[in-house]
Amino acid sequence: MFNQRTKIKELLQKGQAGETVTVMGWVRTFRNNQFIALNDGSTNQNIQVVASLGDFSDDLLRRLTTGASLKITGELVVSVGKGQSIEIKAATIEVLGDSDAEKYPLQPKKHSLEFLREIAHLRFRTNTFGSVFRIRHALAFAVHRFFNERGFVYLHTPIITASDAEGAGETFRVTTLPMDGTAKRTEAGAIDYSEDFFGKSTNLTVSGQLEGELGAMAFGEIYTFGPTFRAENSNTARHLAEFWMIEPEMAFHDLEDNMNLAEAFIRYLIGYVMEHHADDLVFLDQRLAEEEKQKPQQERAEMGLLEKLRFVMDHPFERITYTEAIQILLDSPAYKKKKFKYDVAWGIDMQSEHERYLVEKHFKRPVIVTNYPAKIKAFYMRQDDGCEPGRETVAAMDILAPGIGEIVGGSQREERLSKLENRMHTMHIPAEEMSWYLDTRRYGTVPHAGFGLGFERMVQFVTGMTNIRDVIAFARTPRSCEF
RNA sequence: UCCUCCUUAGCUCAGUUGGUUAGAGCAUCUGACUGUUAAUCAGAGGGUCGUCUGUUCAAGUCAGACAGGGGGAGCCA
Repeated sequence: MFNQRTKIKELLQKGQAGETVTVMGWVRTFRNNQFIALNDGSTNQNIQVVASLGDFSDDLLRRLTTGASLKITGELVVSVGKGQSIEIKAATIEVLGDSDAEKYPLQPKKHSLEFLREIAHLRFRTNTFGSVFRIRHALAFAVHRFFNERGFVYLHTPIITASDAEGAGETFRVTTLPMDGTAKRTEAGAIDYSEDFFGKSTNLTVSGQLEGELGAMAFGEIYTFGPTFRAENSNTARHLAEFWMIEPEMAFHDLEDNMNLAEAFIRYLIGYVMEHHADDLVFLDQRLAEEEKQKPQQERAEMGLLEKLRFVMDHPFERITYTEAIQILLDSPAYKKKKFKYDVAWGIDMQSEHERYLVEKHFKRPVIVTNYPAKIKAFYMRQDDGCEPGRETVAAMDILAPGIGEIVGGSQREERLSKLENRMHTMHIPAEEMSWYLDTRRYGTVPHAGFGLGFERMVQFVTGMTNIRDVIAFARTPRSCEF
């Protein structure tokens, strides 16, 4: 009966001296041949188990090594020592699994995040990754709660798709055709995908948005939350080849409704974690503060983690148009002193140095930039009416967060069939393959909007982890697919 | 993909103008101690210096290629 165990988190919150309890977990340290710091993953806090001198054999005590798993039964008592209020006086100790201390890679000492990345299968057992992944879980749960409270339908859009129409990036091909060059060819010499599993060329999804729109045209409000794949050769601390994305899509919403929802959503997620995982946030706040101390003064973040999260909770995001953003950059001391590597002019796709300037230097808070030039945005974004010729814009919005960059990208969608078809034509999007998408505009089209939020970037923002590989359990990046 | 830095013990790092037997802290092991908090004290074991090629009487040290990693950029979420 393993289920008789009490979780350590519960024990530390509600445990009363005098109770007999059973705990199970992994040894973090074993001090002085008497004191076991036991952790079961329910919290970063360990329970101290006292193996009183003489109560246990030397053979058993020798097996209480870092990383070993134990089942312990004993009485909860008020601690004589200073570090904890209660502890367990062990009556029985059973070693469930030994751990050779000479080989076990996690030592009772500080490890670098780079080293822990190499042993990602064991890093959950550290305080940092314990906190990060409990918070990741809480954020995922809060995503569903937020949308469920608002009547959104969770739509599972496909992982394997045939369309690459969005042009969101390079795709991973899905095929069962032989890779040895014997696949049948068409007369033109191209690989004949009619012979493939699905009878056509298919790939892993880069976005569930288009399918999401189909759902919104019936349920009103839907959201997707699933894995997304990009075969981009991106080697940065902000990109993964496999990541999770949340994409709500709402009928009867315009750009402003969209922004309001996105902002409320982000605040809700942060609030949920602050309420339910305060202890993990405090730990990560201290961890980040330690890390910041190692950096030169100039590179240090202006706010600590908790300070930043509280600030975001208390202050509305800044909202500016793309045109205003460009003007701010042109007027900035940085521009006048030629500090930017890339030039600024209306029509450019803003570089990360420009976005960082707006967010981290000028406004010092999250910024929503709207109404981008049509030329640099996707075909499905709604064309703004009454634009000056040559300055056509679309109802797009990006939310830029300090330290992360773009955390949300969204838009009001083009619901007018002829305008959408014209745009697809000029952008060379094959309308005939997208007939199913255009049907939503043919039959009962409505103004609608939606956005995508990169889940890992949100986890980064809330945990303060600077490398995206440290907020997903097993990162997939170019030339790296371990575990 | 580009720029840049790095790769020496299980981990984090020193290693002088190229020169004999490559060091430290932590971890591990052994012993001591026994209310400890990443315990403490004493001792011990542990390294083909990322790989290959070259320069040289001599390479951890110099050069090149490759591999892996960090930071930045591009692309983006």
